[in-house]
Amino acid sequence: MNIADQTFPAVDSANEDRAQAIRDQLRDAIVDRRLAPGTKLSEGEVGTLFDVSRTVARAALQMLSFEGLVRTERNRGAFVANPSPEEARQVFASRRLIEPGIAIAAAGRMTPDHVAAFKAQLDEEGRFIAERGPNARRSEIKASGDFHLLLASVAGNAILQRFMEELVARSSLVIALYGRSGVSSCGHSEHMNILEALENGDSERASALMLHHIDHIEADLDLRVRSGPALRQALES
Amino acid sequence: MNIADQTFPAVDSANEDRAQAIRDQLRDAIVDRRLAPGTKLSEGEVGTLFDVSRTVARAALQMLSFEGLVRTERNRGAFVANPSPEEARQVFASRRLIEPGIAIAAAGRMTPDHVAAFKAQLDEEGRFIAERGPNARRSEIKASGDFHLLLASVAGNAILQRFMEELVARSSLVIALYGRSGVSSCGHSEHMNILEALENGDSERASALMLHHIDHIEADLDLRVRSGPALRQALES
DNA sequence: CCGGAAAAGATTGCATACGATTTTTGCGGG
DNA sequence: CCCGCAAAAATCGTATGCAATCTTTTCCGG
Repeated sequence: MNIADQTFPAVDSANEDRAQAIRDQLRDAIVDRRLAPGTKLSEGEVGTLFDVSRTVARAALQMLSFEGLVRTERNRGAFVANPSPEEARQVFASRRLIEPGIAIAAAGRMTPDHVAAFKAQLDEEGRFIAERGPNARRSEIKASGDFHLLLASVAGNAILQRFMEELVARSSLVIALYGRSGVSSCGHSEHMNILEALENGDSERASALMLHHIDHIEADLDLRVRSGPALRQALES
Repeated sequence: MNIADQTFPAVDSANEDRAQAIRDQLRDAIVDRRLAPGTKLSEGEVGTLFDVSRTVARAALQMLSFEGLVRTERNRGAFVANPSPEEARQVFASRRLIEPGIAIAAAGRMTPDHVAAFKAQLDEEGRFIAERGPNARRSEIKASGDFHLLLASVAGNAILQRFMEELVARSSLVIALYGRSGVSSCGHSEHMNILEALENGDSERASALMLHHIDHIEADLDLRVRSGPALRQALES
């Protein structure tokens, strides 16, 4: 896949930081798998696509590199990350450590507004699952991640929220790479159960459900090493 | 305090990324409190000091901004972060969530080499506590952070290790800002107890000790809002 | 026909230049 | 003496240029 095959909507909020807007667009494209892992993101190409100079494109790529979504090699360029099974395991180990605590914190801060936001989120999630087609599957992964991000925002800790943004993005990449099948419908019902626990203020239950949920997501991955990872990588880069 | 009052050692590893080297130097200076919170770090000044162009200095500042050690305002510049009490609480809440789990992971992976490294680390820590003077106190805070970083590296999860690097750096800043007195000597003995639990493979005990340790560190802070925070900031910036 | 070295091309690393925005300075009026 | 406003200085945001490095192509000897 070539980056030039895609068109990106124009950056609207010109007043704000343009590099950040480009970062967001690229991140969406990466977690949506519109940009395949290993795809080269050259500064010039990104700059041309978004109609900015290489300086700005470079800043956006640097941000993505911090988040682990892009891997940069000196004098070679930036590539969409291609997480190894080991990296994938570390991503989920981190989530197992952090998200149950986030669920506990969120359970103590739920307001009716939050509940409504969760309901809307879960509705959208259900709609994408009902749909069929490749686009729906991408939206499904994204919506599933958004549930976890919403939870992190309710928890009220900006630092943990940022950590979760990184972890969810990397998880989406991992799921797109190693995911097997439709765990997502199962995930949807788990999300609903978690919300129910949150509504009841049952932090213990929410935490336990979250832990199982993460386990289920990871259990659906096929993290066996591919036959020829070096070969495969050599071919696509 | 003016950044120009300080001299930085020349960047030695010229082969490696220069921006990263500058980032490291600045981070050390910030957590050591050689650069006071609120200090302006203009791109030009940083570039001149390290003998690089603004482009490179800007990249270094961008990295620090991601780590939360520097706050940048559009068209105004970069400033050493001045964490609010609320931010300080979030830093420690994050650590309470993450570090006990890291201790558990580390307990299962301790090798004799690791034990030796911890012993050396604790020796150095003790030496700084014995010394007196303002420099020793800075080194003490830094050494105390290094213990936690060593633990994170033993745990074997690169993602969590990076999170901890950020949290420890921000903690050092918070302690320098809001710390009251010599909790550190107390912290030293707690570090030794944690190491003992790690050596015995007693992950439960290590985890519990770590949680209490973090509580003690935070308990030593004076997080009441200062009388005139706006005024104070106005004066020093 | 194949392997390897050299040249051509592409891409990054970095410095510098210029317009835009903010902050400071200087001055005149109240 | 203080306040408001305009000009000057400082600083940032961004584009562009050049050298260094990497990749690809080409060409030649075996």
